[in-house]
Amino acid sequence: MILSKSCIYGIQSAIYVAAHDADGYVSISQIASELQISFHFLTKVLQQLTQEGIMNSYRGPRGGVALAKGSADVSLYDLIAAIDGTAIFTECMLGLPGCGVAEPCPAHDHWTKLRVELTGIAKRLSLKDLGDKASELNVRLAKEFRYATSQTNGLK
Amino acid sequence: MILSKSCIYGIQSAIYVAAHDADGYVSISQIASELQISFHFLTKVLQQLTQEGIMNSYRGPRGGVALAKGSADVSLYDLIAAIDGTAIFTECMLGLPGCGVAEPCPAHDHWTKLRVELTGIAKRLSLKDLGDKASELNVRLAKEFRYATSQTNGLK
DNA sequence: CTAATTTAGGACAACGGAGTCGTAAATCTT
DNA sequence: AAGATTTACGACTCCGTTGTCCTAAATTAG
Repeated sequence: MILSKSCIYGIQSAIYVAAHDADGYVSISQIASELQISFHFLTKVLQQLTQEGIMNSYRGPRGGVALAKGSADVSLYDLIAAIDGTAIFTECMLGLPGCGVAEPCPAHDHWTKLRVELTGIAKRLSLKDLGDKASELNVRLAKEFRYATSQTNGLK
Repeated sequence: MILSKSCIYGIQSAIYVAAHDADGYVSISQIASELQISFHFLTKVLQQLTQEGIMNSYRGPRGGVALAKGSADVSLYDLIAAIDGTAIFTECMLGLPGCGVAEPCPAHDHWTKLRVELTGIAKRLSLKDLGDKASELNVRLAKEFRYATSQTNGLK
């Protein structure tokens, strides 16, 4: 898996919040139920995003989380870096520790090129861009899939 | 981590075997000690490669593993597919289950493009290509690194 | 002030990947 | 045939990620 589940949850939540925090904070329980994510687990993921300054949180009634900046100023890179770290943007594919410009590993050149592309894409893609493309349909599809699999799993 | 440790071990071993199996089988213990990998663990990784038809194995004195085909006929893709599976070549980055051409996820287009590139590179890169670039230096660097970290870890 | 709401955060279980160890099976050497 | 060598493979431990549950702290509403 390229991104951890925590990271995927964080990204999905950020997209959701960007679309729903116009009039205040969005409660984590709402995000969790809408995106079918464990509430307590999501709490910790979003804590990371608030600690990294990407979101603000507020306790108490009508509390929740909200973006700390405008959705155009948060990149996919920021989200990934905040939760999974920057390893996927910097690490050698084959995990060879000495791999670098001076002593490239066998796949170094190819992988480096892809990593640079990936980094560029992640830095250019803002939450706004993601949100523009993220329709409610995706959420619905995700729900249906999870429902379908939980059904089949339940039958085993 | 893009590739699992098992996968990295498998790739490194395959490169090593390609360079050393000219006159028969290469023992797993030799590979393990040369590449600083746990012998018993490597045994299981290479078992996967033999079960997938990438390597042949032979028990008994002078036994070991050898490539089943010429090094030019084994691609990086084959090795990754045999150990980690093809998920990284096919899966949606954000893990959205419904993501596809019909209902692309927000990062779909960008990630698909990268995945296609990655797949092409992995399929074109043969073990021979990797071996040509993989100098003994890389092995040495890896060893030195592991030695250095085991030292520092030991001091904690 | 009290009760309700909501995030913060600790404790712990479940799970899978990584790594260790012991034994079985195959094969060669003598 | 006996013993040594080497892969095959099952059982187990270790550890990080995922997920659950409970309590504390902040804040609002009445």
